[in-house]
Amino acid sequence: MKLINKDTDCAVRAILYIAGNENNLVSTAVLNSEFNISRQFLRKTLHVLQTKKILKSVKGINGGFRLARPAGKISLIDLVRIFQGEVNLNKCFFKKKICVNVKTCPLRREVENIERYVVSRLKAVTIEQLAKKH
Amino acid sequence: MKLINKDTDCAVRAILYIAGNENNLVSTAVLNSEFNISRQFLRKTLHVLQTKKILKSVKGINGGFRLARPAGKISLIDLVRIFQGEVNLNKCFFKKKICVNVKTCPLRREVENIERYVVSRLKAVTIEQLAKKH
DNA sequence: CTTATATGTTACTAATATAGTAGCATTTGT
DNA sequence: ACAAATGCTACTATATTAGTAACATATAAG
Ligand code: FES
Ligand code: FES
Repeated sequence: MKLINKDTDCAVRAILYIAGNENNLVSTAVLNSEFNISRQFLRKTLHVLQTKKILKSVKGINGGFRLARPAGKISLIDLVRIFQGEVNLNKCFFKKKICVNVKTCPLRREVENIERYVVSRLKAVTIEQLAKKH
Repeated sequence: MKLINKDTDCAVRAILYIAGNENNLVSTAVLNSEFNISRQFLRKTLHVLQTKKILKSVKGINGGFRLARPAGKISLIDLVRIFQGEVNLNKCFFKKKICVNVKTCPLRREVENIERYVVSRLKAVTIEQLAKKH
């Protein structure tokens, strides 16, 4: 069971690096030399981040990426939602109607409690904070 | 992102039903008529529960399953571990060495906090408690 | 003792999610 | 014109989860 998949993981680390180089554009080539992630994988991830307006990109030679908004305004929950979808730990309750009677499902309340906690924690952590702890 | 997969879900509901019929053996046929889960799927799930000593089985006509231990001694974490493996929300840290430097991984502490909470919650909830709330 | 009915066991297929790659188009500084 | 960067999309591969099938074995009932 994973909370963070590789897309999200890759995104966090790339964004942290970019946040630490505010004055320069950061290219996938640089990130590739920095982390042990293939260039293609980085490109895929960063491209998504750009379409989701987490990053801004500049094309052409000397191009690269920079943050589209302050590091304090990017939280883990944003990235998890982009790459892994909405946090629905209680997915089983609804998807394909596994449970006949959702209302009587005994697991439901418990799982929803856990879900609320996870989301609140992921919301609370921003890139800015992670950068400080780094 | 799911916390509970269908095996676990099926197990919880079956065990709850079995716990509510302490005096009788419960067969997959009965559970199948009770829940909207195929007989084959139930068999697979219950068989695992039997090998893991959560249930005891009796073969032959009029056979079926009963709890192998008190409902208060079966918690959600047991079932999650059986069907979904150990809770390692921070799996990404180690599996196939995604991170080059685990020690400097900024996500690690946050995810581990969340993981501890989830495990403690899953440990706290027993079948006995779920049965009461039912 | 035969039979119906239950689980034991294993192997298999199908569907879905995640991970990873490839290739061409477009932009831009030199 | 060219090199080097992203834009974009389609594709393959792998792992996980979901679901099915078939045969072996045990047991109570007639
Ligand atoms: S629907 Fe999954 S536990 Fe009820
Ligand atoms: S290894 Fe996954 S966040 Fe560092």
